[in-house]
Amino acid sequence: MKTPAENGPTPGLDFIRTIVAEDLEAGLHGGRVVTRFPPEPNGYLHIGHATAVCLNFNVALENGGVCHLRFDDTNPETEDIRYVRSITEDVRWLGFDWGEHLYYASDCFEQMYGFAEHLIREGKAYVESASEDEIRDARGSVTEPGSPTPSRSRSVEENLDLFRRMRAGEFPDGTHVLRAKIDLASPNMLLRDPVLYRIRHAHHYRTGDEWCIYPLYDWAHPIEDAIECVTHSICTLEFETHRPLYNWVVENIPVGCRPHQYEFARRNLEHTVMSKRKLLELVEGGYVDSWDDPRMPTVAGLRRRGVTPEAIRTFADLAGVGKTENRIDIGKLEFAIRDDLNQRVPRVLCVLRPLKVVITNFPEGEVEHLEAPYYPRDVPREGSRVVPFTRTIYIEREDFQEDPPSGYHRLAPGNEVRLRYAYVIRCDEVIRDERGGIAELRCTYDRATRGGKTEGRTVKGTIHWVSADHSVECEVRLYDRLFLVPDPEEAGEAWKETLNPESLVVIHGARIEPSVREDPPNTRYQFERLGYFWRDPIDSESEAMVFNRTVMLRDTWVKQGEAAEELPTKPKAEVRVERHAETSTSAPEPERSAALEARRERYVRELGVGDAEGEIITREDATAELFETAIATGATPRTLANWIVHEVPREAGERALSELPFGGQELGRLVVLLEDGTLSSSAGRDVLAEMTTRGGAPDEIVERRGLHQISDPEKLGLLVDEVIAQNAKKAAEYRDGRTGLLGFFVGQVMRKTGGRANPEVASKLLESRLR
RNA sequence: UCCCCCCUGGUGUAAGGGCAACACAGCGGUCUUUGGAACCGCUAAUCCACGUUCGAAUCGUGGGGGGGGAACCA
Repeated sequence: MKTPAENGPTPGLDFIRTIVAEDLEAGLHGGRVVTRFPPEPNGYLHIGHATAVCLNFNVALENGGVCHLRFDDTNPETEDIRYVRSITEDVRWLGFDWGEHLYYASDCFEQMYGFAEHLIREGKAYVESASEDEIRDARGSVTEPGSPTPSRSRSVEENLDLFRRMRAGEFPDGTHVLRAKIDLASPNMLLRDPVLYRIRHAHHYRTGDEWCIYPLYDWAHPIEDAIECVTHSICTLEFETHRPLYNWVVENIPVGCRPHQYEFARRNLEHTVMSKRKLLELVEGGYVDSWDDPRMPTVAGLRRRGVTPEAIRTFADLAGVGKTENRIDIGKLEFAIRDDLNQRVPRVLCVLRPLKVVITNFPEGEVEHLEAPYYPRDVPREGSRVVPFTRTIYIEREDFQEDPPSGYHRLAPGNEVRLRYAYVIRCDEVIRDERGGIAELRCTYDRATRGGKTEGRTVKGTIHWVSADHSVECEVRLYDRLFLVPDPEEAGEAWKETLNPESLVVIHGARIEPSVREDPPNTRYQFERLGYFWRDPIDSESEAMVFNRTVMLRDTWVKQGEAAEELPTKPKAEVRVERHAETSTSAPEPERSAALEARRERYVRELGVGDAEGEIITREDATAELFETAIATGATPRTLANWIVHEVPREAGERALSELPFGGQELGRLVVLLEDGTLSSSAGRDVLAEMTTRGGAPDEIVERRGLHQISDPEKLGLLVDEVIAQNAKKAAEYRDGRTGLLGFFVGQVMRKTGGRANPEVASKLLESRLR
């Protein structure tokens, strides 16, 4: 077991977990963490959903919180009870428990309606009577603001009356909608008076005919979260632009809880598709047999293929969480599956394409019972079964070659090979059929190698086999990746042409050792040298066994062959050569008032402010004012401008300058302290941080926290020696030429002094003493 | 065209001013009654430019590339 130190830095949390940890730290939400998995019951869950399920449940679990399962059933036209059943089953199968927290959006319809009336009374929503097309036209475009429709100016009373009559069913579909009154000129189109309710005289699978108006996602979802007191509402990236609307809703309705939405990039997988539409097309077009076809990336498909929930959860961990578009290597999923199965399933022997072998020196009619362990020595599990050995056996056709390539370890004329758990045999003769094909092999066995023992002799190859008389015929379905290419969507409309014609190869007449007849039907196996398999849960009768291949074994032998055929890959440099050399160096000048332009001129020409900085601080009056007030303190304009542009925004974050609790006076003073050597730039940032959060005068903060810079070479020298002594190994590396470590040492000195050391002096001292 | 988000080895994720890390894949080796597993080693990355800084993958500006957004879908 490695210690964390030997393992290097401990891996950091993903950005979602970081936010949750910070919120907990800050005591938000009363220390509670509540997440939710909110599927719409209009399709089957796939592996992308599965990673989202894992994320939501695990984030809650890791923080002592709970995760709700909530069906987002606000669209009666597409949703169905059978999907809630399959989704429920899938989430449970994945191993997650929502306890009592099973919810339906449709249970909140009454409350949502109430909040809508509240909005109307507040003058924040109105009934729109324009047609769908008219609404769209009036919404404007990305470059032009929208314009109000006549409905927008209706009175509260009229809106209330109309909305109640909408609910009462007085109007046909599409005649009216309820809209939020937000901002028709917003650059975010979603804020241009979004539709909250539409009329649909449709039967809902849960509420029946109780409602004829249904809420839209942007209205329903935040309310559901708020009602359930969800703290962290995790969704996918395409909802990023919805967040301001989400916030608007939770801030404008009278509920006690204030959830926040965070978006992550859905996990995509190589060699498959995930969209509901494409998956449906595969099923309906007969490209696969069903939603639970083992080639489908659906949870049901993976389950039927023999994948374990543990493997899927491991895969989710391996894939991680991020905000980048991604397509995860299918090898990662396969690794997770093998890694799980390797540790837990018994090995058995099965021959896919049998080749008859007669052991000529083994007596006819005799049966030898050999004991074979179920697990290899490196898997800490017990158990064995008996395999019968007879005069006639079958081996894999692939395991014999008349003219083997070099490095081939299996059977060939005159060669020896070990039969797993049995004997070493030698091939003496090849018997042909009429067409010249190989019909049968005549071999002799070495009685002394019983159980496969070969003392004093090396037999490189070991192959699997079954007794001809005792083995059981079975069907084996070899599943492979569904698409030939990693990203089928890249082919556009032709995506189905990239389907892998060999994604399913059915083998009839395979032969498996008899012991499996005694096993429970849901037993998973490794067929030695072939892969992991289990019986198809639907098509497998006890008489006619059907096995699905869950995943192949890693095969470094095949890979060697493939690698040889592989074309040399293009050097990466090629891609990089053609960079846009012609990018203009002068930044385009945004429009600004004549007054601001005059200031920019003066700052840059007369005060020595940098070009870029001068341009930035004259974009807005407030910034220029801050700058002017600050130079009055005697700070050097150039340095001051640098701090305003490069340091202040970092601390300020989302806040505007006017919201900060300090002004030019304080900022100027801070820069003066920096310039006269009182403060190191590192400590200066600390001071600025405090000024930003709490306000206060720089001098006072420096005094109180004792942040005066240490520039005295003697004092620093002592610290430098200490740091070198404490990091002797690194010092040696540095002296060996790893000079990049200088930053590390400076960092150590800075840390030791709480940022008070003069880094320039420290750096010089380090350089000379490390020489 | 306007707004928002993203860009670290082949892939996915860390490091969020101070040692570019982990996993998968790949390559080589040890071991092996599975050409499996395990173990050891190696290869391989911060989109570009300029700036701020003692020090930039990290902060700033600009550019490039990718994704999302104007449903009475979610």
